[in-house]
Order: sequence, then C-alpha cells, then structure tokens
Amino acid sequence: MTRRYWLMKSEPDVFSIEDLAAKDFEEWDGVRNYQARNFMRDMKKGDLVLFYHSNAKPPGVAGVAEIAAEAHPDRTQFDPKSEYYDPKSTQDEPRWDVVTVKHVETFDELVSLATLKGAAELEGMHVVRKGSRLSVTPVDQEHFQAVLELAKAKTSVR
DNA sequence: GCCAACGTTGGC
DNA sequence: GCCAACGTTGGC
Repeated sequence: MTRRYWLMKSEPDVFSIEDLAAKDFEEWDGVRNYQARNFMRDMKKGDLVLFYHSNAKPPGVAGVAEIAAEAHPDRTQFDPKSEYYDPKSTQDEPRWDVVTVKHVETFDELVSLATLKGAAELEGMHVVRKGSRLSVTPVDQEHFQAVLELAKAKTSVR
C-alpha cells in the first residue's frame, strides 16, 4: 500500500490535538478553500497527517493523526445556523467535503514552526514558506519522517 | 496591531 | 478576461 502524507492546520483554541485525543475521531469540517478541499479529496484511508497548531504560541506540529474515512459532504454547509453555512451549496452538488481523522499520537513536546524552519532537511515544505496560508497540504515522505525524528529528538533530551 | 500573501468578488 | 477592492489566514 502506498501511503501518503499530509499536514492539516487547526487553531488549538478551536480544536486541538488534545481535543482529538479525547474524542479519538473527528470530522474535519469547515474547510472553505478549493485547493485545500481538493487535497482532502485525494486522501485515502490510512494516510498519515501532521496535526499543526496554527495561531498558537508557539505554532507548530503537535502530533500525528490518520485518515479514518475518505472525503464525504460537509454537513455544516447546509446548516444556516452554522458559521460554515454556504447558501450556494446544494444537496445534489455539495461544494465542500470533510474527511474523518483518527488520533494516532500526541508529541510530548510540540515541534515548533521555528524548529521546522531551522531544519535544513525540511527546506521546501509548504508550512515553512513565508506567508503559508493553505490549511491542508501534501507532505513528502522524507519531510514527514524528518518531523517525526525532530519530535523524538526533543523527547529523548528531556 | 501590523503586514505579507494570497483568494474572492464584482464592476467594466 | 482584467483588475481593484476587500476579506482572510496566520506569523511575528
């Protein structure tokens, strides 16, 4: 099986890796960017995800999740009471999808964006680029492994 | 709070 | 189709 790797951003004040660990599974709703949506549509069950805390102090990768269910319609787009409501979306042709993610691991210590930026082997990774805004991005296997090793290195030093 | 880097909207 | 105005993301 060819497994693919991704990075997904979430603001921990809204939904953190601790929240995911408590629930085990989560529907990743609220993505309203076509590029991010298209990446989610490419995700396969078993793919691994770097769970990134954005708008955090500090921002960085907090752990790992796994794709538990592939893309299916985001119910919040049909709900007028939801902040994610999209009046232009129809049941016949939904615009927005979710994937279901499962908790795999919470790092003992966050791998901060500063650490990622300081790692030469992560050059070219989307999240280290200046002005990176895309909330869902593919990650090279080499980059994914390198982030795991950074997380392990931090743990062993303590 | 500032600002860079986009994405979206709408006039033309 | 072009582009200006505006909105959003997210680091710092």
